[in-house]
Amino acid sequence: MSSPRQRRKLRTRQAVMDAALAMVRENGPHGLSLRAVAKRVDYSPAALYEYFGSKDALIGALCNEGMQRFDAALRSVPVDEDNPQAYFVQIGLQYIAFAEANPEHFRLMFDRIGTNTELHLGPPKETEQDTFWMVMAEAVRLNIAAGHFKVKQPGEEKAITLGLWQLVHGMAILQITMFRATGEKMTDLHIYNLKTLYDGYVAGNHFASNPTE
Amino acid sequence: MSSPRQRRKLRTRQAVMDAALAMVRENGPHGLSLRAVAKRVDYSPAALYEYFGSKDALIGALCNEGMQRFDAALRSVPVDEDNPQAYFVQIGLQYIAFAEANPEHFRLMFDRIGTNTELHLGPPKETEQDTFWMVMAEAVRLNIAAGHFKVKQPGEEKAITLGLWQLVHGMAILQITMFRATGEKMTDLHIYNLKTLYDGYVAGNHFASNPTE
DNA sequence: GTATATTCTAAACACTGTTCGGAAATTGAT
DNA sequence: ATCAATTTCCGAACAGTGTTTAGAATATAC
Repeated sequence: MSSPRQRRKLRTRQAVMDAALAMVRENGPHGLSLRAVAKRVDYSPAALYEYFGSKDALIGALCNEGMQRFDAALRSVPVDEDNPQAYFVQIGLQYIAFAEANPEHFRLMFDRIGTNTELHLGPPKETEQDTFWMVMAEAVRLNIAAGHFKVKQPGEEKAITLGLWQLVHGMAILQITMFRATGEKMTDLHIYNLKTLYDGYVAGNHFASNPTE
Repeated sequence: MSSPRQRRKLRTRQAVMDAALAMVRENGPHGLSLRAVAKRVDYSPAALYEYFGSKDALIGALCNEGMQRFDAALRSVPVDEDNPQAYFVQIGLQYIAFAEANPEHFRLMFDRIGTNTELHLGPPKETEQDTFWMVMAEAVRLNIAAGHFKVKQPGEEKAITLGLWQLVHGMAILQITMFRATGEKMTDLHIYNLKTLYDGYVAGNHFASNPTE
């Protein structure tokens, strides 16, 4: 199996996805029209249904594509076992950089507009390797192993990873939705707040302490 | 001016907005149909154009409504000048609580799907009082005044406020998009990470320092 | 009571995603 | 090379969308 026919199918399938993504980039997620995509790749609207069962399925495919590239982007930053603090920061910066470089993919992935397809992303699936979550968890684990983070309870490692995720995700989203027009250089600020959160983990108070003090 | 006619107009206008919001809550942002909204309030589709210039304008009105309630929600937490740390955390929790309680409003406000109307939100407008940003800035300022945060450079106050915003926004968004199904209690984790970031600011290194160390 | 401004409707227009019947085109086997 | 079977594609149609327009109904003001 897997020959001339299937290769052509896979290629035009990719062409459809590329056209769709370009259309999202130009006209926003709202302006993604199957008919326009069809015209772009010289097909009849009905022909697309040979490659994607529905518009939502097409969007879902774009989400998965974005997710793969996202995971790869995070995996691409070299693990620096000798400097876990720098690795911690670099992972965060890479998260934000991907969002800035691929805002359409990023928003489709996390917004889930119109897609009811069961996206399997997020932290729960700890069995899956090489996901962006595992990369962040590794960054945390390195700092624990190096003695920089002193965890006292079993759940704390996951809590720290979650905190890192929440901060960089907020940075990424605000970056592409609010600060895109303003050409301000935000990287220094991101580094500042990433390091600050890092220092908080180094201090290491507060886990499972009483709320108001 | 401002009497029987205008009051009726304002009231049905609100009815339209309520119906629209309910429809977003039930069918998602994608499932907001003007015709369905019209049917819901016993009007013809064309009649809605007497109250909103377009669908985007209706969504924009919902955004503004959400923004007002959001600002009010943050302003409603009593400022605790004697315990700026608790205030810092409470503001963050309130931010998340609003997002969880009003996910439709929250997502419309920050997602901007389909709305090209110039939403005036975000931090830049520091002239405007009583916005959610000013509330967060006040929480930071109190900690500076109390001597908990030791700022060394003028821009640092804004950087801290931004960091708080990024963290709680990430928490809020991930909460309503990822952890809604899972009925896990996340509040303790939110408190933990908020306090951790807080400690980082107390430590107060890193501002305008060289990136990798 | 009549003129005026406001509010509402029905009908139409140009779109959208999707389905269906059938026509091309490609494949595999004789 | 011929023929049957599968895969691929298209035109047409259906139900739905936001929006516009002409005109009817209604409420206001004099």
